[in-house]
Amino acid sequence: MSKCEQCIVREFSSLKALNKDELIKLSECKESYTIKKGDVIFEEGDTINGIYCIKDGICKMSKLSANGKDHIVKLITKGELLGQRSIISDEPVNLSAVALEDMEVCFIPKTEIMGFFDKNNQFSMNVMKTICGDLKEADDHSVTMAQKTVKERLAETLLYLADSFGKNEDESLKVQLSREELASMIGTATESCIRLLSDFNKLGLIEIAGKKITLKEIGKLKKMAG
Amino acid sequence: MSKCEQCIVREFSSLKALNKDELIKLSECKESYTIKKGDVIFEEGDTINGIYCIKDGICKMSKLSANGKDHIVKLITKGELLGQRSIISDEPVNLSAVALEDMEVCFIPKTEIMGFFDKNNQFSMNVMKTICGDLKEADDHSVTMAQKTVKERLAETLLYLADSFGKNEDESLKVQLSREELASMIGTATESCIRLLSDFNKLGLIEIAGKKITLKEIGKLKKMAG
DNA sequence: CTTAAAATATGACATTTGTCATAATAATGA
DNA sequence: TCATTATTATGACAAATGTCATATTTTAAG
Repeated sequence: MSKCEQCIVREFSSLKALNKDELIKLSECKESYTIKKGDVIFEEGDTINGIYCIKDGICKMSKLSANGKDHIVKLITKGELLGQRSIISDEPVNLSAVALEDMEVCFIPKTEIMGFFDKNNQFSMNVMKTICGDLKEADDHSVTMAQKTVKERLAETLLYLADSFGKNEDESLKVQLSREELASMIGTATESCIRLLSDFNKLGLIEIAGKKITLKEIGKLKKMAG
Repeated sequence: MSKCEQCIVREFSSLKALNKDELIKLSECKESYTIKKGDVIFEEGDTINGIYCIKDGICKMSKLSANGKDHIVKLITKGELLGQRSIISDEPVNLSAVALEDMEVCFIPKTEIMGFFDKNNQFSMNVMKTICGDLKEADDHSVTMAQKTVKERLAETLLYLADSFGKNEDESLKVQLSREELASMIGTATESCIRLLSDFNKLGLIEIAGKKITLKEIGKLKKMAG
């Protein structure tokens, strides 16, 4: 059983407010998991009994829309917590979480989290701030979806992927999404997404090599994203 | 100075967790305002030093998108609190609030709110739940914007207006939005919105009399909303 | 009441985006 | 390796949506 004290998640998440005793208790009750690429962590509508700490890897958070298509609402990566909203609202999760690459996660039971809320005000405050940040992002995201064209949304999304998840040694984007997944992030048909990527490529804004995408003209992409 | 104890906002908001002493203190430090239709409560980017309790009226929460158009993210009405996110995140507000009709609001200073967070766990928990609810709604909203057609979004929005803000004696929607405002809620051009309303009218789904809109076929509208 | 301004409505057309078909390429497993 | 399947790519066309022009109606101001 690994200790929570040096865990990367603690450093970057609301859990940084926990004191030594709380961390020891946490180490004892948490469970570590390895999740393979493509595995489902939980699905929209599931009742979860705790939260997941992402130690490593990236997963997509998606929601089935009325027309049967999956829409990727956001991506979550190491250092973040999963399932907080569901636990606090005492409701099933409203998004599905699926691993985009192999992941290391820990599961913390709900009872433990609720105990922290009761006894550690700073922890509560941290969680609140995190969720407020998520809310702001979500509102901004709505506006983007409602007002921008598909082309603008694609440019914006590529920049987001580079900013938030970084690049490989060869400068290509670290997160590798299928064209279908990328389309489902920007809310368009897969074919439209492919066509626009191809256009961007011809314009020299990006470089495509199979699933590898490299951003070549950040400035122009930013201008294009509006 | 009116008492907070019997106020409608207390009944429906996070403030219901406050005890008698806290309410008395609140009554003493809050300020009441009347806001006229069209008045700005605060604007995107403003720093606010407290939260607003909506005692009566409706306001729109909007955000300027990159193309210069205003996008209405949501509507807020009596019983709700305004500005919580900004206060908790300790950031400027990210949405503008403008009255759609005459309003009665109270302003509670930030220091007071922060005190409640420190001393009243139930209050913190209530606020957290509210924000979690907002977050879920915002995520759902993104999916709607990204995946649904303008027609579906219009139908959905009309139903939302009826559900959330009710009807007048003559069955018409209580919230009266201009076509431009309605368009900016569903994320489309004003002309497109007008055309679709006109189509819905011809199909007998709704009835239009100037700004008054009456939903005639709820079932069909629901089917249309997807 | 009259007039100017704003809001609503509609037509014509351009542009964007989606859909279906099909081809080319890459990934996978026997 | 080869065959099978999934993914990516592209063309052709249809449908949805935006834009601009202009008419009509409503609202507000004098």
